[in-house]
Amino acid sequence: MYPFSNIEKKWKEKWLKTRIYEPDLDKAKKPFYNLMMFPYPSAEGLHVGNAYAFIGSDIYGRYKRMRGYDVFEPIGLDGFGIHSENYALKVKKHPADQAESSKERFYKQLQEIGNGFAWEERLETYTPEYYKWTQWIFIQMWKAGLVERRKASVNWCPSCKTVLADEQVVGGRCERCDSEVIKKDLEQWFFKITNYAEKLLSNLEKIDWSDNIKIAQKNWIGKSEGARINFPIVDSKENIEVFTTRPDTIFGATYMVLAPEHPLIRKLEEKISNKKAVQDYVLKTQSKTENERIADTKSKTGVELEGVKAINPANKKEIPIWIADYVLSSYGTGAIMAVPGQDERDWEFAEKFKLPIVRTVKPPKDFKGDAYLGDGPAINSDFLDGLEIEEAKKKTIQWLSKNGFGRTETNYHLRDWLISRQRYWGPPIPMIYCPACAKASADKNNAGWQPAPLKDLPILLPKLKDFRPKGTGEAPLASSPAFYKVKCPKCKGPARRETDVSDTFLDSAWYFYRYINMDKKKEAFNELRVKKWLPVDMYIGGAEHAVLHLLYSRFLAMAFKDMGLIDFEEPFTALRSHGLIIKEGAKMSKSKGNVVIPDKYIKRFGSDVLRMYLMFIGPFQDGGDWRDGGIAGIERFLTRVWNYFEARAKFIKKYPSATNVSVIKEVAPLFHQTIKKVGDDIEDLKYNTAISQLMILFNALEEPVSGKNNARGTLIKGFVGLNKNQHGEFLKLLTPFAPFITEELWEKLGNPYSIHQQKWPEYIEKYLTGDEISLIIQVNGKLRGTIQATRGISEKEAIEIAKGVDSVKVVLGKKKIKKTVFVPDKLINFVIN
RNA sequence: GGGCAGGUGGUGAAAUUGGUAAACACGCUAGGUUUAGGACCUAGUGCCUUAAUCGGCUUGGAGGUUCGAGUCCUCUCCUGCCCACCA
Repeated sequence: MYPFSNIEKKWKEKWLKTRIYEPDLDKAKKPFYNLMMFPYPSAEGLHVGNAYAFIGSDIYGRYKRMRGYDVFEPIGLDGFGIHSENYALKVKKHPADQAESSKERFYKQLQEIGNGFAWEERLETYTPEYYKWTQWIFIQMWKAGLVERRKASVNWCPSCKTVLADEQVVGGRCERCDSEVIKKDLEQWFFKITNYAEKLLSNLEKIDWSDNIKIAQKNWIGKSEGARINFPIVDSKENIEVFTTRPDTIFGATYMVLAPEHPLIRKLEEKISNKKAVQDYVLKTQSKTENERIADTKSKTGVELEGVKAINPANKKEIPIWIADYVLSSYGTGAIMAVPGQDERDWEFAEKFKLPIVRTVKPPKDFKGDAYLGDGPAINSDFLDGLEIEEAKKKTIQWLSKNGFGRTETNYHLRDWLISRQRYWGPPIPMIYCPACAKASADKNNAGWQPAPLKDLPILLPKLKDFRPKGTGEAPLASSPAFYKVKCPKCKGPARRETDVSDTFLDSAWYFYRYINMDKKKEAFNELRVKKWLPVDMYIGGAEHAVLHLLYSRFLAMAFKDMGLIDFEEPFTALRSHGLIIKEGAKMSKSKGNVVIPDKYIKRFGSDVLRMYLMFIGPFQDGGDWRDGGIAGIERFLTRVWNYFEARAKFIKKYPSATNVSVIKEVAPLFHQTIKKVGDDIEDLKYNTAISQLMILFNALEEPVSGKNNARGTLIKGFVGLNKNQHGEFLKLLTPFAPFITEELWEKLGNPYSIHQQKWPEYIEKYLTGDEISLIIQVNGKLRGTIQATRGISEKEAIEIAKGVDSVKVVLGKKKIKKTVFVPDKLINFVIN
């Protein structure tokens, strides 16, 4: 064990004092924005999962700094939002007070892990200086026409007592508290992210992101191309509009289905003869949670709207209209043409309710299933008969548009971002509602609403005593007249301030613009700074944000670009997701009580050991399994490094003239290979193999002088292998991983402060390979021996030597060699019988 | 049901364009050493067989391509994560 505790304390202080991690934001020559997803400050503090992500990101940043970049690596807290508020509720503290103590704890822990943070630019999203600009952004979005207030069927979490965005409902449950989410019809604020659906999708091809994240976004955006088709209703002016990706199957549409929430149901009320049954069904589905609906997937339910019929425009047949909850009001038009022959769900429904089934695609002879989804020629389809699906689609759409029944349409799974929350701990939405102006307005949506005047920002969040969610659909701020009673900015009449707050994900969708502008009090972000530093060069974070934070940030950037605020569309040039740290095979969770807190490990082993252990577990992008036992290996390694270099430093002091030991042959290639491999591996975030390579090099050079050791922990090591410079180079290669111990040893060797500002070692191509190679000898592809040879040995020579090797001779015997495969400097393979 | 990762020793894991499978560590075994510790040093450690060598087998399973397959192809089984009645 080496005296890590003194060392780490000493350098932490010196780094802060000498500001080596604070680039000049205005004058930096080679800016490199190295960003990591900032944490939600929960009260338990940082756990190893957070530490893992931050350390992995920091290693990359430290490497880039040594590569000559002005690396900016900021940190902050995403402290607004339901997560922090729920915790405050649990411990019965005011969120503002809780935020203060969480902040203290988090920053303290974050200082411990040895990252090169630019502390001077840290930010917390809940400070008025920050959310002033979050509100400002809301208003800019409003002005750009990207904000809408409208009534919709939305996700409601009964436990958090607020609405949630689609992205925050995970498996029908609230992302924060895991309660089952229900649907409610409420008037809410939306950001129109769907305006950018196509760009969000197509830009994915332009950015250097982890594939898993790109694919997740692609699936979430969920583009599907098809047609919108009108089905007229008999004796009515109304139509049923449907969206389908299979217009070619229209001749098989034997009935229609509306979602229970579909507005047509009310419009057709007069004609419906079984009104009571219909009403009952609608009520029943509304009381179901999302999960109950999903659980019922296998048993379809529904009611026919008796007394009304639709007309299939293709064959003019009258077909029944049903309502069923397997059709979702939120996708497409909330209505479908049911084609049981080609859709499994429709098949099931048709079977259950004895509805006619017509196949319109001919299944193969051996097909045994129900609905047939595969390819094949059209049948029972009049003018489409015989056509393959793609052709039939085209022709159908042509026919539909010619006759005024439909057109092509593209649909997206992506919904608008529901941004309002009926909670307390967030930035008040800076909008004002004036009833008088509403009356005068002709708009359907947004009537009477206007933004708060910019000079009033920030709209301060008052420190309410009772901040609990009310559950009435109103936010806690609605019980504070002092807050909501305002004058209309337009007509000066009595008006009401919005009392909902905005979603936490709005706070985090733009924080990286603010880090580089913390000194700018009069603007959210400064044009020149943004030009210099953005987009972010490398962003590292968890994959769980694939469709949340990362999608919202991209959306905001696109909106900013269109507003002329910035000149790029994609905020993160490169993005990598890191893996998850699990504990002995299981996911860490509070309920299992297996959450690993880094503090005690730092105390016992130092943060260099913790850093390296975490990175050594496995590939950074895969995560790994935390086992206490594994730390020992790293602890031993760093202790040996310490002993070796300390002895080395003493030796230099004693024999100053003996410092230029020449490079020993065997180590030279290994040394240069290590420089190459460590650099390449860091670029690829394969920290585990970079570390193992450093161990290999160190093991090779840590040879005792006399060949004998004195049997004690502190061996007098020989200094073979590396010359004076190369000793320092080894420390440089190690320093991104273990910044403290290397800084100390660097100093001990008599080098100038700081190792973190040194140039990364360069390898020399010609030294990468040694002269000696080992040539593999195979017989029929099986290893039968190896020989040492000089690089570049000829085939002829190699064959000769190989044939002479005993173990090869035995196998070859007197058999005839049919063929010889020779791979230069690698292997020779004799093929016999 | 769909998508994405994966499946290699007792454990975490390595393995360029197909070319010595198991690097680097942990653990274990034996020996050494000591100021008896949460230590250190040396040697060994995939499996079977053997006193040891020799030999044989081995990357979830079954086939295939190839001089040669963990790596490529086909089928199949299993695990994890994400999405999910998306028309």
